[in-house]
Amino acid sequence: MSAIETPTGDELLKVLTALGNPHRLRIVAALAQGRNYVSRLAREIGMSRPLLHMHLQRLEAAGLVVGTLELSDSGKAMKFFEVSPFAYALTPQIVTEAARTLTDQQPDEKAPSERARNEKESAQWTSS
Amino acid sequence: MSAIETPTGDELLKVLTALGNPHRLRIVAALAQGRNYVSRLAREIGMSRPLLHMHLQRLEAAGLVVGTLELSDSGKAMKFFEVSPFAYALTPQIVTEAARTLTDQQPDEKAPSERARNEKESAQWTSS
DNA sequence: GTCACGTGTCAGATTCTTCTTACACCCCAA
DNA sequence: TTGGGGTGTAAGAAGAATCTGACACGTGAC
Repeated sequence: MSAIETPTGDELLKVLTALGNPHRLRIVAALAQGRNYVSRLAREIGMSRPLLHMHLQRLEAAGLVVGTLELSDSGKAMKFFEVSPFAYALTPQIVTEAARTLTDQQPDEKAPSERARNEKESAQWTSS
Repeated sequence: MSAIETPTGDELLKVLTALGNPHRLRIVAALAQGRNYVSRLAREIGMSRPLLHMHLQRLEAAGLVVGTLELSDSGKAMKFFEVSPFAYALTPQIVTEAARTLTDQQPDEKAPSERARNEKESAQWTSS
């Protein structure tokens, strides 16, 4: 078995810092229950909208959630977010692998090839 | 299969913040190659000893490394560190599970029952 | 004694993250 | 035109994390 490619050091680091925050864990958890738009989600989890906006940015930059700006039937622009089906494993080996490709400077943009990979990975991760 | 219990929210959060740092990723990677004592490790990865000390504290608090103070044959007290065989999975489901048990306040000490669990988990994680 | 090498810790500077507040824009309905 | 609800973002305060430099202690070898 095992078809999960080991992530890039920078990629893994971004995921870890993105998930290493109680608010963002809750946000991911909330979005895992179903897509939602920013203002509503902010009300539901009791957080100021600009703050939630910032956290969502971080999560999206790490490839953990995806946002799409949609026009509601009543003409309002609403930004919906949903979790992308990510799957990462954390073991000493994988950390060792990843640390090899760590570029001490922080990358600005994320390669847009990431989502496709996540889709494939998530299949075998239907954990109990 | 699957015997990996879902971690506590606080536990997972501690692991994520501990690993969410380039230096600490490298430290874990270095220790995965073999145990080492603080001063030597500091020289090898080019980091000031007090700083390394701090990072090791964080990693140990998260249960990712274990340190033991040993007396060398020449009488010097040396603190050896090694990685504990941790194994965590990161998926939306697991995050959702964990977020349920998040106690917004940060816990001070870690339950000492953690190591035993890690030992058992790591068996099935011989990845790639 | 002095030096080399190990341990630990503290104070303070610096930098990063987080959070609030306030602003600007858009569209529809009353 | 005013109000409600959506969007985004920027400035600055507050707090947390990071890092350096200096100190203190212990032991064995010269």
